[in-house]
Amino acid sequence: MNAEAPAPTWVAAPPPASTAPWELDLSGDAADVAPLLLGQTLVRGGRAGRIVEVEAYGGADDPASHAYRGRTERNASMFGPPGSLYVYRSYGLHWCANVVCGPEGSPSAVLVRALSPRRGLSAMHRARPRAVVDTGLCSGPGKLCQAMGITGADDGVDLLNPRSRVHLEPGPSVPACDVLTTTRVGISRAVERRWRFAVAHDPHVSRGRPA
DNA sequence: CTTTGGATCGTCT
DNA sequence: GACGATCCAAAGG
Repeated sequence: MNAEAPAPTWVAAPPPASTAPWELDLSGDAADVAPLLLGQTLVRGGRAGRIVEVEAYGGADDPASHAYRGRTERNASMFGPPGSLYVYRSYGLHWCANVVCGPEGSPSAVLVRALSPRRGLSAMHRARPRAVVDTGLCSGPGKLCQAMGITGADDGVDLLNPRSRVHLEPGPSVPACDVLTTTRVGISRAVERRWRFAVAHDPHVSRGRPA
């Protein structure tokens, strides 16, 4: 649909029947892990999209993080093992999805902010009647959850297990020269940290101030 | 094009 | 009792 990529570089190697994680190390700091998630595919049932925009959130060191003031009922899954899904409700009506990272017990996560829709486009459009064009389907954290059908019921699932209702699928990593680094959106503290990462020129990236 | 305000309610102070 | 890790429509230039 656009001058995207020179074709997938990863050989299709469907994970064995058992739980067979791949070699994506999510145990590092959120700011280091975040750009690595660009290019991976988020899957839920027949719907799937390539991650094109993310934001890193730390723990006690990050005033903008839900985990800044410690563990609560809401952020409990942020304290789980890397690769867990953390879903929370935003502004009382939207759902937002995160990939938990860092070693288990130390809360940090990467908010998935935008997807390039790949499979199940018709189902996404059905779930998001407001979106007239494909670029409006998953161009925002709340939008992509609505399009994918991700809700609080999915909180805590293991994204690295291909049998999970919601999971990650290996994709080609995005070369550093194609990664745009900026400040996070919608927060009021630690505004200066450039912890937002996006695939340059991708039309599915959400709207947000540059910097 | 940019800016503004309403919706809406769980979570934490 | 206040405030959001947002989205959308409507109004203004």
